[in-house]
Amino acid sequence: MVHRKRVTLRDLAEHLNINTSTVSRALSEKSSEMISPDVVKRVRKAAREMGYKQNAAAYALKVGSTKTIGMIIPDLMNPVFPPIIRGIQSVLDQYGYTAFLAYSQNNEGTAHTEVERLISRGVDGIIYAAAFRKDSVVELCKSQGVPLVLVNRVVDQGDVDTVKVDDSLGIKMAVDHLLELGHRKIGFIAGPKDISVSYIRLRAFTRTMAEHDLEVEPHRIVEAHALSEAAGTQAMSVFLGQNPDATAVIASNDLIALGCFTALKQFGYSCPKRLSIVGFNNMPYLDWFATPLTTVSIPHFQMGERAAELLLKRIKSENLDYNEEVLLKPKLVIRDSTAPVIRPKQKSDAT
Amino acid sequence: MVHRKRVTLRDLAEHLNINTSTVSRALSEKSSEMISPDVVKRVRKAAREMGYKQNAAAYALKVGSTKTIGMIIPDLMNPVFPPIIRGIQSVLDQYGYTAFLAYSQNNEGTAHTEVERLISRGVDGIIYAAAFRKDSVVELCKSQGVPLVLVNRVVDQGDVDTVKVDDSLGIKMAVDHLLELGHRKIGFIAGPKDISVSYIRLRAFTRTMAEHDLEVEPHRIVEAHALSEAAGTQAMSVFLGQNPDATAVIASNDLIALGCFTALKQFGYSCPKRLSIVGFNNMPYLDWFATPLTTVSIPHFQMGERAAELLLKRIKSENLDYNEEVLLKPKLVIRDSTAPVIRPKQKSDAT
DNA sequence: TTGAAAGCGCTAACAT
DNA sequence: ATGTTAGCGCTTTCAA
Repeated sequence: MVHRKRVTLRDLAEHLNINTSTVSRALSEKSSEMISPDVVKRVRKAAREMGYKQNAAAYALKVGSTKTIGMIIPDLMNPVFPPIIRGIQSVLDQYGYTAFLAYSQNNEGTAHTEVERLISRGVDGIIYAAAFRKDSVVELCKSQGVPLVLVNRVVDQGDVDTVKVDDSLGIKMAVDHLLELGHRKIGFIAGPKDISVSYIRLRAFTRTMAEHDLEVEPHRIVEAHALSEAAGTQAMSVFLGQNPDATAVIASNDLIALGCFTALKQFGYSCPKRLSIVGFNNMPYLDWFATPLTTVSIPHFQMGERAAELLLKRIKSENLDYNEEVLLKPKLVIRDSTAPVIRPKQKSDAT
Repeated sequence: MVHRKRVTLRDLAEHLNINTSTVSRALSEKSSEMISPDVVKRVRKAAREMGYKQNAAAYALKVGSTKTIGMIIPDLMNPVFPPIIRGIQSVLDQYGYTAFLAYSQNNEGTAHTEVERLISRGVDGIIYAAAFRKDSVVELCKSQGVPLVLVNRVVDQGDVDTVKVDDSLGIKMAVDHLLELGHRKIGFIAGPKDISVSYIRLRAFTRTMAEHDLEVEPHRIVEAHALSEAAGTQAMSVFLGQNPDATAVIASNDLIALGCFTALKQFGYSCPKRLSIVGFNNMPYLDWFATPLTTVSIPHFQMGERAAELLLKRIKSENLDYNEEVLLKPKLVIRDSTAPVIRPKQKSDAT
């Protein structure tokens, strides 16, 4: 009993001996009011029985809205993104919207291509979580008149809606925590500085240190070539080579922090005994780790929700003059990868 | 410079003083052959310059194919699914297909609703990873003539394309491993038995044990109410209460295995000293855990790839008579949660 | 090689 | 309250 053909409005209309427009109106929540209750009932019954499903393509072509949005993230494998996606979808669902998922692979060109595909698909808007500090996607969306919301990462230009976490505050919390534990020789394993979060976090690090009259010498900072575990290992090896005296490092994100552990092990050092490590993001399952990572927790799910809300708002009324920036607060989660500094016995402070 | 209106074929046609059909043909890879090279070049140039993007809705309405498929998984937060999704998308991308992502929440009703939404969206096919042993989604797709491929989980009916891992073999590997380590009093923390994988894995357990002339008494098996950490903890507590003598358990998946650890800790027992634990799935980051979990590894990414290939094949030629079942091989990954059984000193074997 | 025209399924003026 | 009709943007048959 395989229907090869989908049931259309006309099928229903012919079946009921009424006009397609009547059927259309009877089925629509809004305009069913202008149809006699009896007809509405009969139409809906027939629709159910015959298995009618609205043809989204026809609707989109007619009305101009696909009730569809696009999400672009760097990589699904990064555990940060699943909860963000869920957050987005949880509000989308409430409004009958559906989302396409695309990946930038942390590559601006790829992102650009994906946006073009999404636009061709007719998405009503785009949520983008992969902006470089300068990013052509913003231009593209603007020129095509497609509403855009940035989530988690931002661009240098100011005129775009954004939902992000207060990275600077997060880093400040991490630094303060380490300082309280007595650390002074603190390093920073940064992410690529063309990625906005990397840049912001690094700047927050030096600034916070400066506020405590602690100057950060250049060799205390090493830049990983990606926000990944492997890149973290590599960068941390370099760091340890040039910082035998460091007692703590802050990593630009958890994945890099994991890489730091690996490098530490290769050097035969232990954490937190020899060196404390702080991450960023609070990825899932950290509590289970051999050395549970102290990290800055950010409200992923909520970020997704807010981004979706913002986008939907923008889609409804596109001629809002001002852009919004939603700033969410991070939290420090203290686990076992940070400990009080162990001072070498009675070593003079003055060199 | 905000275009509120998208550039259409007609815009191009008018701009170039030719017919829309010529433009359409010039733009299409297939039919551009019948157009003079010169015109093709001019059309494509204009398209690029004016920012023309095909209207997917119009195309879909005309041609009947949206070049779109739907994926339905239980939950994005379960770390098993991201790699499967990536696998699917990696082959979809090559054929210009895009995927919608929907969730069943392990609830058949939800899955059913989502499938209806996807069908309304006009998807050319569906990949479904959430089948209960009996599942109305299969019927629904069949009745609507929508190609369907099941991934990872299966239904009792046989007439549907499926990509799955050889769960029975995986469990057999786990059992054999424990037997080699000297374990005999082995328990099984099953998942809900209306979920296909749970059922299959449990059956494989008792069968493998039987092959070794080991009878599994009923109290050795406890069923968790979900394939989740919390459910695992609960089930394992029950198990430990009624099996003080057990030396090993196999969990229906890794999440349940994690729950087992928690329960074990609550009882003041240690793993693997007092009790060995084996999981299933090899979720990410297990190597980092305090007690790295021995588990059955399955090729998630590859499963996704194969599922997508199968679906695309089915979409191309829907009247294939026979269904395919792709069976992938699992691998046992031995880590630290399993160890040789410690026999109580010189206790007589005979009771 | 190109043009003309129909029509995919739907909604929304505009009639009645 | 319901019917008529046009048209969204595209592909494709048929004609030239």
